[in-house]
Amino acid sequence: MLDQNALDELFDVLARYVRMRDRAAHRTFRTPDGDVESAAFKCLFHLARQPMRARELAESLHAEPSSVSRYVAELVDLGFVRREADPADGRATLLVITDIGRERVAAMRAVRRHAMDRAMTDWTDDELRTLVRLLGRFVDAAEPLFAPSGDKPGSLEDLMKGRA
Amino acid sequence: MLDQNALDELFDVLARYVRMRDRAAHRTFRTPDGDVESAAFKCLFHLARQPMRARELAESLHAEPSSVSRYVAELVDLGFVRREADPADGRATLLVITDIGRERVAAMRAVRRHAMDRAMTDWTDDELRTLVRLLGRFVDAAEPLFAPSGDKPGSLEDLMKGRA
DNA sequence: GCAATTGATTGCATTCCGCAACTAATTGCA
DNA sequence: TGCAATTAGTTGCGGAATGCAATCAATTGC
Repeated sequence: MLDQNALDELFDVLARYVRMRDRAAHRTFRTPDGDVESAAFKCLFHLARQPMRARELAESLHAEPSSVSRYVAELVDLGFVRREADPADGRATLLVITDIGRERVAAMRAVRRHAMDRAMTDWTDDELRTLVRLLGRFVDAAEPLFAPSGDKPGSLEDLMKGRA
Repeated sequence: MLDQNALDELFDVLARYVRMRDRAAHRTFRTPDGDVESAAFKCLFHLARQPMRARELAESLHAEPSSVSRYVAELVDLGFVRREADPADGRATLLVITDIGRERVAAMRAVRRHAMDRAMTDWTDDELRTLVRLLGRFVDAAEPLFAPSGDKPGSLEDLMKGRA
């Protein structure tokens, strides 16, 4: 049995992060004077890793294909993503990030790196890597719990509904 | 200069968490068959710590007073929160969590504890506490960056807009 | 005692997004 | 070969969340 208070705290601090991030998104990404980041930009980080089809992208985003369809339309309009025929399946299209899409990802990362690097002057690389490793493990563990329950018992959804 | 790749990874894994959590919220907390958790429930965790006024609650949530006003109205309707006169200021009302509000918080925590405890069987308390500590430090460091920039330079917002 | 301040609420508009219905292309099998 | 079943993707629709601006109400400070 894990330290239950620590678990509570973990969710509290995660909630704190989520909230402040959402808030920043609503402020920052709203005011348009050129190019502002909508929700669609999430896709770029995934597509920067490798080209994929819309459905795969939806899965890796934990999103509905319909949402992804809208994201992609926007990113294609902006020139950040290009549609290519999928040689393996005529129905499908491969989504490929363009050069300026890749530049945009790099720019977004640079902003974050720059800001965080200055805000985390008291951190060692070791601490940072430990955080990444542990948080990664946590998210991996939590992922199935948050997934649509289907038949599998034990999801948060089940627990919420008193089924388990 | 911190490990830049680790920073990128950190944001990636955070994005992963945010996304899966949002998705679960959109699914789970929607279908109503009695009591479903809307966004208003965030407040309960804060009010469980101590009574406060709406404006304070807004600040601790990083939210607009208008949103909080709506949250509170809902929670009062549900009987989870009670409005009390603030002895210090006649205009203000103190928001106080009720007994059933507190029960509800406990129930929500129990669900999470139960699910996570089973999903994290390979964790030691030490690892968990380290995660909580490091993530807490990270969020503390990130908080000012995500805040409305006002005049202070160096916020993410400024960086986004090319001002810094 | 009245203007300025402050706490809170409401109206409005926008974004996000899931679900369901639909189109188009492909595949599988009789 | 041809048609039903499958699969990729898109669009329509509605609901939830929430920021901003305007407003109301009570208080405080000359």
